[in-house]
Amino acid sequence: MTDHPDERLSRAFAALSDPVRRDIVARLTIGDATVSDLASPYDISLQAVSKHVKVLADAGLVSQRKEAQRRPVHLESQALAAMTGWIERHQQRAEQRMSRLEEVLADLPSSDTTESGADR
Amino acid sequence: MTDHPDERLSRAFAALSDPVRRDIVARLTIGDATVSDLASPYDISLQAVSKHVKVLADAGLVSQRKEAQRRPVHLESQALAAMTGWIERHQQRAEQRMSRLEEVLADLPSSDTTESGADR
DNA sequence: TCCTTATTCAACCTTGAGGTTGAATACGAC
DNA sequence: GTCGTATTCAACCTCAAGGTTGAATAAGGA
Repeated sequence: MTDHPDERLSRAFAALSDPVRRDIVARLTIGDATVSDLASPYDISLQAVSKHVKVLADAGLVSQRKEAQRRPVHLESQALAAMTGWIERHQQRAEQRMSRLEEVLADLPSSDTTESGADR
Repeated sequence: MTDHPDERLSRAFAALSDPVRRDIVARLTIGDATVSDLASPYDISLQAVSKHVKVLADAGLVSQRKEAQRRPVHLESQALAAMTGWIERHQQRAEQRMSRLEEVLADLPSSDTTESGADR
């Protein structure tokens, strides 16, 4: 499924943008669960939940092994790590920049402190 | 805009599920930028980029101040923190559980190690 | 005042996401 | 083999997402 790294990230974020899927992920932190297990709390059809699981699987966030007719779903926590990786890299960059900026501003002879398209 | 915390998270994840918007976020870690600045690298229309910025803003990931006719966009890095917060909480939970499980398995008289809907 | 620049609003098109229902499939139990 | 259980496949519906173009708005500059 075209595991272009960028697309994988896109799918991972998209996967967690749905509250039901976030809920499923939360549920899976307690332990593996079958599709029917996962479906029971919701008012939606089993097929809908099956689709949700597929979305999570395509994003690499969960895996499914087969066990008789059941397909227990397992949370792949290292995929979550990849997401925090991306976010934290950028967050850090932004914050480093801000602190550098504050340093500079502190040394300034207090004129007008408007900063915008100043760079570029 | 109904700042229900769950919806906010949903919007934040949805926002970062688009590669163009992730790109914009990356660009903003370097410094604030106007909509036209942000649009220049892309082949899509200015209006499309304006929409992307709006999506990011509705998710709380960026803010826009007004400055003459310009609307410089600023990255709100603490919103990124909220996302990592959610992910890391669940990641941690899953990993703690796994390590507890390994402990238990280590103490076991090595029978079949199939684990599934065992809980519940 | 009139023009130019920067951005947004509005209407529209196309595609994909999330839901439904009704088969099809896969496997264990009898 | 046949039945029941667990899950997926397929076709379909509806609505929102991301894109387009063409006006409208806002504010500085001549």
